[in-house]
Amino acid sequence: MSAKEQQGRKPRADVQRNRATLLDAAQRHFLRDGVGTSLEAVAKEAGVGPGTLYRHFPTREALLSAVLQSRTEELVTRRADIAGIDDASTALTQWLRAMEDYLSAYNGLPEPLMAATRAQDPDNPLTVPCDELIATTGEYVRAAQRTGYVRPSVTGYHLFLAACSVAWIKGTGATGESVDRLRALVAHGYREPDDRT
Amino acid sequence: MSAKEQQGRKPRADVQRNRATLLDAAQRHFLRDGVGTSLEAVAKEAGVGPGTLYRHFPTREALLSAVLQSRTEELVTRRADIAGIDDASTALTQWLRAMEDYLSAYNGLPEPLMAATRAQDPDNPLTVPCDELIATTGEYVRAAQRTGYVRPSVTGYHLFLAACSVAWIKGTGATGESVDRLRALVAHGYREPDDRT
DNA sequence: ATTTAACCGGAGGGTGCCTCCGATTTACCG
DNA sequence: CGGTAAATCGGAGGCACCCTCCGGTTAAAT
Repeated sequence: MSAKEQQGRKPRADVQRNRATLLDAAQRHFLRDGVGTSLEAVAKEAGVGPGTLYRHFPTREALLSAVLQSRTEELVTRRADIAGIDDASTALTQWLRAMEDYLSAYNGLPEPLMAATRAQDPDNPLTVPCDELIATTGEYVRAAQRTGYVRPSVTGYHLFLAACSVAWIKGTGATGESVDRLRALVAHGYREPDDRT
Repeated sequence: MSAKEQQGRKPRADVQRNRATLLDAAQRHFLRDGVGTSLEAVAKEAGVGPGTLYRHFPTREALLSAVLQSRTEELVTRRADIAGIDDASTALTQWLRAMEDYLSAYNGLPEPLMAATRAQDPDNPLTVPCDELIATTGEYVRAAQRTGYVRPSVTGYHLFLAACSVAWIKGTGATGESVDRLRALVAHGYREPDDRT
């Protein structure tokens, strides 16, 4: 009945070592070649066979989710920093920016996240972090709405989509100037109309 | 010196027939499976070998560009309809909506278009339609700016990016409601701030 | 040292991309 | 209408990647 039941046998040492090596190699490949990188290349660089990779991470999404976990925690940390800000509008803006950076970490990251969002597939390991991001965005949105900064009809999901859009555009190699402008466009859009800038 | 030089020999009949059959099969596959569909499957459905397909269309972009051509002309037609509208703001809105529909015709279409936009690769057959779309958008934008409807800093390229974003989001399977809202967000963004809605 | 369960890793089947080149078809010409 | 040559066809084949399966190996427990 305990949380761990009987764990029977101590887990083997090589399991954890291989897992860590794989995550490390995967992160490098995702950074360099985007989330569509060859998984066989990842396995080779980690010095294991393809079978080992697929046993540890049955799908590309599982591997991506595991690699993302550390970044997700980092994002939550940044969230704590933001929470200190009393101006709800600034807090929302900074959160959106932080989320956009998170979504731009690897080229092609928005696609699988959107796919996980679409179908509420509980087997997709990316559903959990997505829902967290959306829920957190919703908190910031509601806080900013209470101060009259954001239109009432806007939800966390909407701004999550907007952040995905901007991150996706960034990943396609558009100029930094035009990405800035698109972000500004969106920002003007969710604000209350009487807020001049 | 004439435009056609000497054409030497009349082009073979099977060439044009195969080309038409390939375009037809490709359009159906793009509609059903998106622009990433298997080109071998297209060739098989057209009843030709892979070699024939690749001789007619050396790259996926070439095939896509050829399939897109009819839709591009249709878009220009719609543009003529829009041109009759004297209200520049309505004209811009309708043009953006038409372009968004065009970009959503096949799943995954925005990616290769953005790739063609990024690097001004004259070999990429998608560069031409992209530049046309951007230039036309610019015309509508400038017209709307003269009536004070749109912020002066906005350009056709910016709104082309915005349309690509919305089309991409649409292709990921987000709910229609949220796509509508994202579009509204963008619309609120490019308008002059004193324009209340 | 032996047992045994878990894990490793590569061979292998499947799919898709793209490129050749021998066979075929078509237009041209006498 | 038949012959000729050029252009085209189409599939075989090399390459890369995905994913699975199973005999051999390793590490924990006794």
